Amino acid sequence: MVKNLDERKSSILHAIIQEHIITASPVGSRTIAKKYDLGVSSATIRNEMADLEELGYLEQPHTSAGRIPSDKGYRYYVDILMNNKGINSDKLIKTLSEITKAKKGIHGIVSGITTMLSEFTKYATMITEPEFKNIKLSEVQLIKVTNNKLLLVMVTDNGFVSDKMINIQQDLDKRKIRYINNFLVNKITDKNINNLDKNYFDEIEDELIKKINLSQQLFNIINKEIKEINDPRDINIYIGGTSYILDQPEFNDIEYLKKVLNILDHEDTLKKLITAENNKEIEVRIGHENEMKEMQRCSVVIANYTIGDKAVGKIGVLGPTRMEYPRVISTVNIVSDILSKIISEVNK
Amino acid sequence: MVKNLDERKSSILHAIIQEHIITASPVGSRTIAKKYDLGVSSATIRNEMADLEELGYLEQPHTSAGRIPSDKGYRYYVDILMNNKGINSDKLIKTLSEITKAKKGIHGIVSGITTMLSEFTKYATMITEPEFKNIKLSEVQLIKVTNNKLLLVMVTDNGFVSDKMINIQQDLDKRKIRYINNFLVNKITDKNINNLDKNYFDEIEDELIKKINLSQQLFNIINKEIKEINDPRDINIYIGGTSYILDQPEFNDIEYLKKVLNILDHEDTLKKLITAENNKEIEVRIGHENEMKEMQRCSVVIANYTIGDKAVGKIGVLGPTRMEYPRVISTVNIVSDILSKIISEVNK
DNA sequence: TTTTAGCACTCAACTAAATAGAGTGCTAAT
DNA sequence: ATTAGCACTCTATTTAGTTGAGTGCTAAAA
Repeated sequence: MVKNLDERKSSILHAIIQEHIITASPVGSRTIAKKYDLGVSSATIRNEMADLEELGYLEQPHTSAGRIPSDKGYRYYVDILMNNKGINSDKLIKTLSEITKAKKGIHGIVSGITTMLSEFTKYATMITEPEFKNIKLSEVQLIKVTNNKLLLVMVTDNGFVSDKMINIQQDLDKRKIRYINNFLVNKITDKNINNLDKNYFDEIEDELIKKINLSQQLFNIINKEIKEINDPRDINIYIGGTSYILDQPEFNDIEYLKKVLNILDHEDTLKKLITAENNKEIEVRIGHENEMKEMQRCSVVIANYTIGDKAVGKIGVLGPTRMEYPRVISTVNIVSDILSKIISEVNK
Repeated sequence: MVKNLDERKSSILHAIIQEHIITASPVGSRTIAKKYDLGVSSATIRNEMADLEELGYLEQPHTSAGRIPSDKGYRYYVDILMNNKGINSDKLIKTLSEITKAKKGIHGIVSGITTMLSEFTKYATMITEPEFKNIKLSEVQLIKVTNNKLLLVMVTDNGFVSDKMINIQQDLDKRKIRYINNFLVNKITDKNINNLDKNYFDEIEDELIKKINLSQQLFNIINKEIKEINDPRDINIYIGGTSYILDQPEFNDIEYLKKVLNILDHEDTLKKLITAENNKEIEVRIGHENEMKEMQRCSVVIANYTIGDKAVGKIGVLGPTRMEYPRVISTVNIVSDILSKIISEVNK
């Protein structure tokens, strides 16, 4: 779809975008002629700019202003022009490994990395907690805590631990609990969690009730708990660096700023924003490529982080379309790699 | 310290503050004379306003403007004048109980209530997760997951569950693990968690090593995990409704807005902001009563929520000093009551 | 003595006009 | 095909002028 531009147009477009990313203002032909050594005069650049505008790569806020890149222009920049040389990753990697050491648990790690990512990119960042699919239970333990309280602990084969306090009316002695526990281990571990549905529980419950006296309540709770292990709605999103948004002049418009912050405020819209295909390593959504119209003056860079080759979570950076793509993309790449490693490690 | 004002000054101050809370603009004597039926002319009000300014309850942005309340004025309003009649709490209570039913776990409940509180108050809100002090371990379980992985589950006497995957190099058979487990149950349950320090662990470890062969690693991890149960730094803070901040004209100044959002962005400053005495039911910090100077154009309403009579977490609402104190205070009161009940319930 | 009408004065906020300057598009020369 | 030159455009900034809400003070009335 995107036709390649000839070399001179490319250089000029490249120069305009780089200049605009720095200054956040419309860029004029004279600036390009002076600052970038393209070997042609401002008049020539002027003609080329008119062409680039006609082709849709540039826009003119008004007749007597310079040009700014269009979404199409940025897209061309990201896909073709952009210098993909990474940032200096040493410091980033060092800082990340420090966080990982200091924090405990998935919550701590993910929230720490979210903050760190925003401090490195200077944009708002979002990271979802890892989500596990097609998993099996590897361990089930029913522990008596008090006379009418049981603790149910379930461990998935990728190391996720779920625990739930259960209040029981029925008085279950330790022997009975052990019996139920063994029964559960046989029936629900090592099976794909998706198959452990209401029907299956009804079945095995009948089976158990034939053998020992038991109120229904317990199995309902276990069933519900397993559903929740499997429920993507419960995935937390961490968000960091919202105050960096204000550094960008495109958000000086308070009304617009409010719309954007409002999206970040609500889990549902935030999840929609950070949606991306699982099989892509990194996805850059520029301006109107975003579904939500409030986001169409923004760009989002989203990467998956993985366990093995399965995507388990998303890393996102949100900024104006005039974003420093090369820096953000390489940072996001590094962070998603490291997070993949960390989560895989925790999961071992 | 605060001397009571005579009745007329009180009414005038009351009227000015109410008017200012609505309009967000300086209030003039004529407005008060017309809108509030105080039975005196604007000239009299003018004289009284000059007095109130001299006494420090009002300020004048510039000579030819009306008056705005000072922090001292708001303080007088909150302590003495304010009509404390609550909001209509039915809808609030209903919504809260719905959240509680729909959400699982402390994370879900606290984050849901944070969002709800911001939607009811229309200000930014913060709620800390419950923090448990002076607790005992009521249950310890060491579960073999795979050959070189143990799951350590500890339950505190108030129902908090901690779990930790432990990678072990040493090969421990089930019997040994059961032995260690029993040993631990004897040594660390039913003891104040504060006493389970490094020294104590070194001691009991020596004792155990005399009986069975064991690498040090395991006890270090348990020790660390217990420290973390006890570590207030790990308490999460949930924050909601940041976009409501932009509704307030006092935050139209982008520079100031950035400072405030920056505080909300960082856990450390956020925790500092929401610090309040445990023994007070509700604390209102007006303008300069806030320690952080970036917050001195804001007010914060903070309540404790409790288990029994022990404060375990904070609920905070952040707005401009021109905050709708009566509405916020009564909402916060209700929410903290309900959250206390919910957390106590979860904890039973 | 207290209250109030009346009036001159103040000052931010708004409006309109003037000006500057960055940038374009076109033309004609190279 | 490129470029110097120039008229033209349009925003942004500055400046001056105007408005109006509100005050403080004074003198008369209650």
